Amino acid sequence: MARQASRSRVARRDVGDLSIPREIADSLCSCGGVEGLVERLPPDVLFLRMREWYQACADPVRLKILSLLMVQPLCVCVIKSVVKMADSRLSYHLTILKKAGMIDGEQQGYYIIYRITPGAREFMESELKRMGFPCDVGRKGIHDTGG
Amino acid sequence: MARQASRSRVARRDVGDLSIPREIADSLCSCGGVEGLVERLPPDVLFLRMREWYQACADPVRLKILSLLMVQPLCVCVIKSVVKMADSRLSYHLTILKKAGMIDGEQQGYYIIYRITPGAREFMESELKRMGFPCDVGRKGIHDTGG
DNA sequence: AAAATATTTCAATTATAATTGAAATGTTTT
DNA sequence: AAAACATTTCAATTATAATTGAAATATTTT
Repeated sequence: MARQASRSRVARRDVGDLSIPREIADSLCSCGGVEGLVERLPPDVLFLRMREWYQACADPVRLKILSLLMVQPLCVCVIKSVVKMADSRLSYHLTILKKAGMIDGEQQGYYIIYRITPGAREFMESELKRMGFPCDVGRKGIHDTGG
Repeated sequence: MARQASRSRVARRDVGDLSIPREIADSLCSCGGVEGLVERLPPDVLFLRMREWYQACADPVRLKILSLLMVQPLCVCVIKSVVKMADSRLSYHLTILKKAGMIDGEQQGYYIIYRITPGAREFMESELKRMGFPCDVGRKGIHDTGG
């Protein structure tokens, strides 16, 4: 029933009912096979939480809003004056960021002041660094254009 | 023409042609106003690049594939045996990860062996840590269920 | 060169997300 | 309590992403 390894460039080997390349099979076996692979995976619920977060980040407008709020808390009207879009559209994006737990808003009189959450700030700092952008968004007097 | 601050709970103040809460206005002024805010923002092109990355991550199947590939390089058929879906669907997700630069695939005989890129590995390690999942996916013999 | 295997590509469909403009809500001022 | 302001919500539309099954490609074996 089991297939036999042949003398081809990439010999195959059986792991469970799978016939796969030898190289892969060997290290897979020392991982406990497919079963062992699955065992060391994070639980699906974690992937769902992560996905929510990245989905919220997967939009340039929202990333810009997050960057803005790293500088300081802002009311919607100031954010709007930077991102320049219809109120309802901006509100839509703010809601998504809020639902994802990346920002929260507090009403103050007429205004709603949004601020970035600690988790989102940490994330953005780490990500901007990874992207090779000086990690000092939100710190003052660093990006002088010097012109 | 300029509005006057009133004695309400949240006094307003003019910054450019914007009338905004005092608290915000004050720190905004010391940032160079809206203009200063904009200046210390990353360039839009960065947000676009980031967005591509997060978009690729914004799916639980793809996150699972990335986690799998952190353990070791794998051919499509092994990945398939874990994620259990139609070939074409899996291929679609692999293509997205590849286009985002998170994985790459090398043909070996019958098979295409996918591996996670260094950048994606670094990202996933940092993210799994942030999510509170032990950062050792890909290291051997840690998640023994002990059963 | 035909048969077999692994994987991708394609076109059609379905599902999800984003945009838009109008109306609604909540707060403050008069 | 009406007028004014900031923001959100809603319903309709448009745009984008995911899924599906069939056909195509690439490699290997016979």
